[in-house]
Amino acid sequence: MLFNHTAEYAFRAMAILAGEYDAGERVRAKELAQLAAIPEHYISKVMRHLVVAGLVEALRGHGGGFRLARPPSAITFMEVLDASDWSSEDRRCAFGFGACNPKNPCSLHNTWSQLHGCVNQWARQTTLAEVRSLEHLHAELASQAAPKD
Amino acid sequence: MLFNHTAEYAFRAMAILAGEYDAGERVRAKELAQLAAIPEHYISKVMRHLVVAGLVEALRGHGGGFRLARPPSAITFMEVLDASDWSSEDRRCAFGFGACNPKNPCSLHNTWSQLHGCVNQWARQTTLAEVRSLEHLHAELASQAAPKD
DNA sequence: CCATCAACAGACATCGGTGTCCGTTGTTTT
DNA sequence: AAAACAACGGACACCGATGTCTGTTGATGG
Repeated sequence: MLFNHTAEYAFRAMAILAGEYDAGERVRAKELAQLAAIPEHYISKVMRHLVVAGLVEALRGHGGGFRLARPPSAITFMEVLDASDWSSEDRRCAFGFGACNPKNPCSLHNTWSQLHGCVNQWARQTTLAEVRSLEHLHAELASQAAPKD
Repeated sequence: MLFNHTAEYAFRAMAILAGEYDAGERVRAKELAQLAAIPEHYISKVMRHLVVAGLVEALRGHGGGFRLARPPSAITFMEVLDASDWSSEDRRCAFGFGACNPKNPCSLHNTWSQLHGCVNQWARQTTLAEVRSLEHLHAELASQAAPKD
């Protein structure tokens, strides 16, 4: 529910790439699949969407791999969703009885709008900069044994 | 995305039943299927879940049909989700890299929590009382155009 | 008691998302 | 130029959610 597997994979892959962005390193598909827990033979399709959408740069051949096309702070979760899956179909009033639009709302339209607005706002405002790489997280936990929260 | 078909059907069916609640009328499956735009032969399964969960009362035989087991204001959307689909699987950190829990959060955990909290709050606070039946809506629109009664 | 109604229950078919496989294309190294 | 590398691209298999069909059970009316 909420997101399908493909979108989830995309988020995880982007999170890894965001962690590597400062180092400027490219990450190969096989490596990325392991780090992000994505089926090794499926990641190809996931990444393709992200590359076509212009969120990720791909380079073939020796030394090739994937890299964010922009700084993490310039990539919103909405863009990742758009790239991977969220078709316009998914944005319609999920409760719509047949034809449902703001001018002729169905009986669930208002309720739906509240939820949809909430999710939309989250997706638009959250960027990959919010993500902390596993490396950073582990390093932090290791260096300071006291949690903050 | 967000919700699957079964959950959507459940919401629509409950919306119809909520509109009929005051009248005390039972609605037959075939009728309900047409009103809520649910495949006629599939509605049986959808309703079964809602009946088992105790949200809907079913009566067989002549004059039978479905009816809300409680007033619309006493049924939250979360209950409908629980009844139809939302397994505990769906509540885990959707971005989780393998084992992910509050004590050992993944790099996407915080971000996920924000969205999850938002959706949870919506589902818990919204009840079927928020729903306006098509009848009421149509009646209102009609009365605005040509008031009578 | 019988006929009718309508929910119940499960077997089966279908479809789309997911996952696998393999050959192709483009890049780098030797 | 050849070989190694790694993303690209499509064909195909798989599986669970969805949808269909048919018979059964329980309730009501005559």
